[in-house]
Amino acid sequence: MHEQLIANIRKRVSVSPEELESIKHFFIPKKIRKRQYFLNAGDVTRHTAFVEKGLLRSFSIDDSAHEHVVQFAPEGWWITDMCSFLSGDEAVYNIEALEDSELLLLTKQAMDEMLEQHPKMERFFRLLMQNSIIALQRRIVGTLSLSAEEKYKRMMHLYPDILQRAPQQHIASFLGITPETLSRVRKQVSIGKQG
Amino acid sequence: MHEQLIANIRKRVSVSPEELESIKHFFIPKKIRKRQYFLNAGDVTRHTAFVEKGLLRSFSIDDSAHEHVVQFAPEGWWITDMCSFLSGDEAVYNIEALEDSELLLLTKQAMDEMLEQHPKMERFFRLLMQNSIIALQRRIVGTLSLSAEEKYKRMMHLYPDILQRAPQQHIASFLGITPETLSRVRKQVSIGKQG
DNA sequence: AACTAATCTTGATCTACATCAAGTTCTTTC
DNA sequence: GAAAGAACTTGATGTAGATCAAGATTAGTT
Repeated sequence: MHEQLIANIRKRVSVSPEELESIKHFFIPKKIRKRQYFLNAGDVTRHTAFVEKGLLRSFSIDDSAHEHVVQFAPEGWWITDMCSFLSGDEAVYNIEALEDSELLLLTKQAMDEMLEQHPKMERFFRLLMQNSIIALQRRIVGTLSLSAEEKYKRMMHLYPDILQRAPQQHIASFLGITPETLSRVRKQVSIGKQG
Repeated sequence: MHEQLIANIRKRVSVSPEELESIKHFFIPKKIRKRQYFLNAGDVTRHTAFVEKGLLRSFSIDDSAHEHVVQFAPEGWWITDMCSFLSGDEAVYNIEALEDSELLLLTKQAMDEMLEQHPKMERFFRLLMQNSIIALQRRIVGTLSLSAEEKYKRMMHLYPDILQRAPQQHIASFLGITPETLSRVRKQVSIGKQG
């Protein structure tokens, strides 16, 4: 149940088997079925989730009732509404399971205790966040500078896996284009490949 | 010379005056004049910069030679090309001073030593990055969901200071619109106010 | 102070993508 | 396994904002 988590931690910091054993116990396993919501915008979440298995998405809904996918979280990724989790604010994002998923949940309190007992984990989370920032900055530039087709092609090589697993409407939303445009772009790209 | 830095650290973690004194010495003060580049895309940077005074911007240049402002950094903010700083990759962003500025530079090595000697700073940087992530996610959603006018108004209340200090072409680029559109939006908004 | 160059404004035109609409295919579910 | 409902495709039309172009301000330099 904790394989992905352990691999995820080991990738960034060196921890002894004993430490890992202790760290594991701060997490609460939870299964969530496809289409179930892990978080509804407006609620306050006490948890941050590590995805052991499955796929989730976080998204906001704007005034025109359009959805905007903020993040996809497949195995090995973390997902929450950070503002709500850290500050107890009302969440602005919804989080939905796109597949039957297995999560490892961390409450704010458990996280603080864990960081207290295992200072190495401060470093772990810092490194994790550094990578997020790099990816988010790139996404902003991509959103501002690429055409619909370029955005799609970029996703093809950055996240080929998610492209296979997530419904196209959500991929379109993640890329900042409509499902119709994505459909046309896909046709275009597939013709370009064979022709 | 370190007032902003000290305030910035104190805001997030509690540190003794002695610790602060030690921490200060990991930073190298540097002045940079308006229009000077702190970093050129393609170079590798050894430094991350804390802005004591002044204003900088980081930006990328796309294939059509358009600039895209990734970040503005006024007093109290940090700026670098993270990927280059952390991994020694070639920088993808340029960093330019928009005003005569005073920076406090941290090399990767100094940062690692500082984190070693002052584990509290791990926490400090983690908290700093959490805030960045929250802001970046919001910016992505804003970029995808708001009209040009809404983007401008949002900036008016999120960063009124930068709106005053940075040239409009760079603000337009930050918002993902052209300078012409920004000019029209500003006219529109100012008419709306009085009329 | 006058010259130069950058920045900002305004108008006319163009275009990538959104929107609307109607059909098709794939998924649930009972 | 048939019916209902999502999700995807395709075409026709609309539009926000880009691009192009030319003038008006503003700022920097000698």
